[in-house]
Amino acid sequence: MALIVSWNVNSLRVRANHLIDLIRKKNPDVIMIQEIKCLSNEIPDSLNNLDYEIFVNGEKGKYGVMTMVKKKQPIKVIDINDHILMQEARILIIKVGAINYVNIYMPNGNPLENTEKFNFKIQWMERFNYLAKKFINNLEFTLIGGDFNVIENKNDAKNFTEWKNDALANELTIDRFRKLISLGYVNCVRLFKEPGKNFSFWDYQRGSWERNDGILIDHFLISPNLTRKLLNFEIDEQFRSLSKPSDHVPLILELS
DNA sequence: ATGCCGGGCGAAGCCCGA
Repeated sequence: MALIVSWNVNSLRVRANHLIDLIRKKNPDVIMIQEIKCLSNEIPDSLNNLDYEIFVNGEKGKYGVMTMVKKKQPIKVIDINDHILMQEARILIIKVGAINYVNIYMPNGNPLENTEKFNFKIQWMERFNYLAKKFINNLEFTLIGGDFNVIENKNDAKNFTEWKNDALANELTIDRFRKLISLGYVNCVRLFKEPGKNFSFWDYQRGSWERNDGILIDHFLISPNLTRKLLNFEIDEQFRSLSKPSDHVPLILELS
């Protein structure tokens, strides 16, 4: 059995202790972290001293993804030859055994009036779909985890109408996400959670957490050939009630 | 409420997030 975590921590250095708590509690095999906001040489020592190989696509101060893999497993870093996908530190693909672990932090794209930012988001999603299609075509075992920055439907927000004019719920954003799904990927939350009941992000402002005014924007997608291995999917909401929490909470996936 | 928090950078105020 394998346990996989995905989590946008909103600064790895600030959230290192929370991440270590999660590791001790769950003992995951693979951990995909987004928004680390630092470079590889700035990873806290407390994380380097654990029994994990650490891979980083980092940037000074913003974005950044990190994947931790339990040691003593065959590991390969997959090259991404795409200047749009690699323009900012938002993607990292590690092959562990036969499975591609695709760690992504999709662009936010706001504000919509800033066409450059929103166009970059859409372009990024299109380039990613091209890559994701290749994995499907090659019949590769693929698990995509991360912050997709899309509110796919009205059940993915407590108050969907409040997001109508946001890049996350824009029709182009939703369309590109659905194109990704239509390649054949299974969105794990849809198999395990009742629509409208679970979120993965609550804003720091306006008491969003206390009012449960959340959105579901973090996901685990798996290729069709992995679905028979799918055992469980959880969203660990309790991490949002800790002191100095991330605004996202961890997703936890179990494969046989 | 068109960033009210929170974080990074760098040392004040701007960028970024969703």
